[in-house]
Amino acid sequence: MALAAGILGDRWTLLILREAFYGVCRYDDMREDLKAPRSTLTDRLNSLVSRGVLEKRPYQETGDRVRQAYVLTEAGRGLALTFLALAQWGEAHVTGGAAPVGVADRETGAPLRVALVDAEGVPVDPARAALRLRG
Amino acid sequence: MALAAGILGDRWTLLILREAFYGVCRYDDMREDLKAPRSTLTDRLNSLVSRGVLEKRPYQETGDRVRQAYVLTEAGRGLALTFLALAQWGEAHVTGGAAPVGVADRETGAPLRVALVDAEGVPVDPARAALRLRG
DNA sequence: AATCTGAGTTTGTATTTTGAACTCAGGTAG
DNA sequence: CTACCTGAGTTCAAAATACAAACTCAGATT
Repeated sequence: MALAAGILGDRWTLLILREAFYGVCRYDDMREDLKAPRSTLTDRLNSLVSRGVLEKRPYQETGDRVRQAYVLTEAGRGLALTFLALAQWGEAHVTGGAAPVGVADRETGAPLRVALVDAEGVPVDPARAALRLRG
Repeated sequence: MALAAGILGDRWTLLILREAFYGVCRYDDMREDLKAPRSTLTDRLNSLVSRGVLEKRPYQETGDRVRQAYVLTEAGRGLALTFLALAQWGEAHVTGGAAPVGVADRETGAPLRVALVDAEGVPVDPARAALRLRG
């Protein structure tokens, strides 16, 4: 987990990934949303690409030259649960008057939440969880 | 969620909280585990306390003076799901040869995992999730 | 030929981080 | 009483990072 912390433990990185989850994938769009300095944004994007969380994908809008889009890789999409859990926590405990967001099924609109479950999918109280070495 | 990112978006903060979840609560123990510089550790601990994620609690070992322990508050314990999701991701996608850890029920030892569930607790594919404004 | 745009790079300054040394309070040994 | 030890910090100068603003570059538009 220290490795994961090394990847995500950065102010901008978390925000960049949030953008990516929202579907923003262009440099200048991110820069405008986040108001991040260009050099820092470039640096963080490169580092996420080199870590395999984002990938650069060429795209072309008609009548324009080829550009690069930054999109989540399979590994990057795997962070969705972590982000949803974080968003859920933020909403429950930070409540800085920010827009209250919730997680919902994108098709049915049914409310969803992140939970700890056992092998059969039955929810379990998080207080019961412990990290275990496996072997 | 930007607020949450502001709290957690820091290399040391994530590691400090991991220590807290492991039950380490003394300044010098954290310092030794993390090899963090003293001034940085002091700064991050204070900031976590002021944000209500940790609290300072006085404790006394017999034949010694009173000292402060840093323990998770209710809000801090609420981050458990986020951390478990992150650990699960790290194990699945970072796999840097680090110790493979899993989440298990601390009493029964049964393996657990973090999952997205609907209102009835039925697991749902994370790809179906979308952040929604509520109101 | 001049201008615009997205996506960077460069650069010089401001802010943070770091490690090493110092402090302080209370406990223990001689 | 004096000297020394320990946990938990402060202080401080040096090194690393982040920042804003200006510059670059390639292809599209006027």
